[in-house]
Amino acid sequence: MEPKKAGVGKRPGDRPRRAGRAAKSSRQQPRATQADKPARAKPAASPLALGDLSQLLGYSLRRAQLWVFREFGRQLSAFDISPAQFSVLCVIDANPGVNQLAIAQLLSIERAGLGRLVDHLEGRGLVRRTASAINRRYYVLYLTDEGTALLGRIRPAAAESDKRLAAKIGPHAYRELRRALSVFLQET
Amino acid sequence: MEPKKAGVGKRPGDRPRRAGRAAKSSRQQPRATQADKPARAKPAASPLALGDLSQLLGYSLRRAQLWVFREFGRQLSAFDISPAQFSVLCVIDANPGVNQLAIAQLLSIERAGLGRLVDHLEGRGLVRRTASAINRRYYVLYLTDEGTALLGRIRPAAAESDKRLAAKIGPHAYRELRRALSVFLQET
DNA sequence: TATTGTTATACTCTATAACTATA
DNA sequence: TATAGTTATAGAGTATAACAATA
Repeated sequence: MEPKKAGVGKRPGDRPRRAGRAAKSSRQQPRATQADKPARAKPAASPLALGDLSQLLGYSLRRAQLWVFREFGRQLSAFDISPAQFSVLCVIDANPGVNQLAIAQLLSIERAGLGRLVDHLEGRGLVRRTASAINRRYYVLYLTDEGTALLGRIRPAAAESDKRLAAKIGPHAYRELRRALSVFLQET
Repeated sequence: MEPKKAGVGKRPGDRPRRAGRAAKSSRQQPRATQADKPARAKPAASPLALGDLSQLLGYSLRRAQLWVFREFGRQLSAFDISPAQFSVLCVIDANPGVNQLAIAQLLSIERAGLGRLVDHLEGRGLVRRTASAINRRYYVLYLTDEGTALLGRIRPAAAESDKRLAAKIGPHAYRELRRALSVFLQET
């Protein structure tokens, strides 16, 4: 939060650049010998091209997901909750008494990280952790009344976020997208 | 890489849990008073439900993107390159002489992070950084011959990754997806 | 004064390994 | 021996602020 001291700043100027700070890769070519080619340098003031990326569906997916998370995060910020925390609340709500490992597997996240996440939710009084009477290795998770109430207030925000996505890409594309991506919901 | 010492391990058992290590949230309720409800605890051996998440397109998008990145990362691991590094190589290839700020804006990543990323690519001899003769604040970036060659070898791997996505969701859904997501390519 | 690129810093995720208690 | 949960740790990625050089 409080920056102590700042960098010293370097610029493209005359002095040669060092390699990356990690120096995990060697640098072979001496810099000066080939620094004399900017004659054909076009400063790219014209619209930039994405190159192969524009043909790669994975890249479109990534951009779309970033947009959605930014939008959704904006909605969630009023509740001081992250998308990941929201997803865990949803799963506990839909499966009262679920244990942590089952959540981790369903959401494809790591046990270790999930433990800390649930720590946080429990600390905020949204989730109740109970030792299972049947198998004492398990925690058994429930939403508290406060957790249920919060989820109820978040639900409209989540729906609103989805609506903005639909507005951005159009209702037809939205329906197609939902159908095309449904595969990723019903498996590991 | 080398773990010094490991955790001490805790279990759901009898002793009360502490709050999260950060303790940024208080814990109000005493644990023992409400630990007596596991009578109706169903250990959730039945298939779990995603709850609201299954209706949230943003979640499907996230899962799809994770799948694609895992797949693509597997392809790229042979070249010791990350998806982010690959995207920068693509942009430099498509726009020789581009500067770093333009790349950062096009890909929606931060200048600071991009600097280190380019450091790494330059250290590996894939990218050449030249001070612009026109505006000495600029770096002017080109692929080296080695960078061009590497990109040429990666291209089929990227195409293969896309093909696997098409195989997973089906060719029709693939085409719909491409159309539905094209919006996210042509803007900031 | 604004812009490009840098460094430093902090925070969040993620991934892995080791450990305890339980089964 | 295997499993649920934990801790410690390291590595990425991200975000921000301050700085030098240049415009």
